[in-house]
Amino acid sequence: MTKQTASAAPRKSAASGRGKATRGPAKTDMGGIAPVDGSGDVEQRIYQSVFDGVLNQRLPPGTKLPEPALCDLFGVSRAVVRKVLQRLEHDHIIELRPNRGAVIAAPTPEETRKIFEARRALEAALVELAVKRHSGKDIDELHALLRQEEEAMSNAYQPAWAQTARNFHLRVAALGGNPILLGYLTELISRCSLIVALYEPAGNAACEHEEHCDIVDAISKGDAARAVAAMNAHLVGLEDRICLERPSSVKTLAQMLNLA
Amino acid sequence: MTKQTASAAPRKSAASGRGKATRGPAKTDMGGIAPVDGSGDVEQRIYQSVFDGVLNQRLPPGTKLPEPALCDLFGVSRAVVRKVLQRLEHDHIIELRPNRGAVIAAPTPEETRKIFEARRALEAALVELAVKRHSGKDIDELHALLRQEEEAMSNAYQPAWAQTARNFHLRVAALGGNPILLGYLTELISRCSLIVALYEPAGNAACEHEEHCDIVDAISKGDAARAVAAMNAHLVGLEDRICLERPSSVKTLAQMLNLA
DNA sequence: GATCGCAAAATCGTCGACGATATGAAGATT
DNA sequence: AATCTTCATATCGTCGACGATTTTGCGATC
Repeated sequence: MTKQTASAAPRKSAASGRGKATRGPAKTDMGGIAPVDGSGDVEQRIYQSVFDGVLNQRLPPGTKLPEPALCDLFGVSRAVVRKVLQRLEHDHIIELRPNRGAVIAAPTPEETRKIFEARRALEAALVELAVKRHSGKDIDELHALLRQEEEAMSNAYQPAWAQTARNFHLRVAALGGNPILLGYLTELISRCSLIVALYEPAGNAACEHEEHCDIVDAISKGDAARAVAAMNAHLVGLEDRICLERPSSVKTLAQMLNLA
Repeated sequence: MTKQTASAAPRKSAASGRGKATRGPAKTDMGGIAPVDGSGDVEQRIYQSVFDGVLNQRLPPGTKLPEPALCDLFGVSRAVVRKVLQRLEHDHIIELRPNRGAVIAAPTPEETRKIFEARRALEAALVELAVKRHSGKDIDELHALLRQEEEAMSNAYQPAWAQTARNFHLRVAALGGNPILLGYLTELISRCSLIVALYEPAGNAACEHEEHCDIVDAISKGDAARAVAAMNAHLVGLEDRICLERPSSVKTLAQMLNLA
């Protein structure tokens, strides 16, 4: 339950002003926002709530996120809500249309292909660095993550499994030792998760897990070429599974209705 | 009241409220801000002014950018200034310390190495895509850019030359046909330019130009391996030149004084 | 003379309010 | 009856103001 927002350090604020926390309940739609726990700073809470709502498909693309509603939900002024929305827009989780409000982003198939292409390029570069720089302890930690995956697989609760899969990729990328590339990849993985949540999970967890094991094996043996190939094959497989499952389902129709 | 609403792309705003544009002059330091031309929307103007100030070394790292001063300079409220500052922070041009204001970013040597490493990874991937996807017309345009470089080289005005060099890299990257990777690279090239401006230009324009020509030649011949190698060699050379020229000069001392 | 503590100034974070724009509905017209 | 116009509502963009935090200048003390 750590913060997965790529920026680790400088995201603080001061919480001054008189705190009028409680207001009336939300009057609009968007019943998919869960204000989660009241701990931590508010900005991160809002961001995480929207993010989780998208991942759990409670906030389908095109859903409007009016500023007053978020203000009422979280008991803050529009200034802070607006700041969070700007950050969500930068991370391509929402789209901010001038004078027309924020909506959950709806990646087109074209965008999806570009996102996966970019992700392949980044993960290939990072796994190559990982092969060069990993230590024995790192491999042990990766094996621990793989065991976590098996455990989450038996649960069959998709969001939990997706979380462990994300963790695996991010951990492998972290071995590359380049925070900048890691940050970009974090962003891309978030967008991919959003897309996966969009086009239905389907849960090919078993075969994904196998491919993860292949990648770790190649890394541990220092075989850079095989590691890169395994990662590429894994990502291509993931993209193919997604695109073929739902080329243009009812959800896409709903998107068009909302966007018209 | 037809306020000019020449909406070009996503970065628009509405310019409402009564416009009290003129105030007193700046009272603080930062004499390096040039409000540039009064055309276009204000946000982009502020962003570009700070960016240009950094590239031209009028705003050395550690320079404070107080919000009230920017408000007076550009005749806008703190809300819009604050928005721009958030964007500048995201692009790693400034650092936003909570409750302590914004300062020009000061990349450490370690960060610099990571930035160049990331840039090599991205440009290698993009040039490989460019080899696959370029057309004959693209090569002609690249040759036109190379001619522009020669012209700028004779001028010996560093910022102009750096601009053409940036254009060249961005154009090559654009041939890759992936807007996401292109966006990341744009960010990295900005940070590199900032670093180059920091550690002194020195102007090895001639040998950079030669390397650019090599890259175009490899692309035009469809030799992916050589194109990637040429790009890598070019970037390694650029980094080496920078790091060796100024390992730790007076500027770094001034940074430490400002940061202490 | 240097150091510590206190007060004043500067600056930042947040808030509510006002005008402007887009959205949606009701009414008039063809 | 369908369409266009007009108006009311919802929502956004910007602004000035207030409280909180940090920084700084000054004076008392050792």
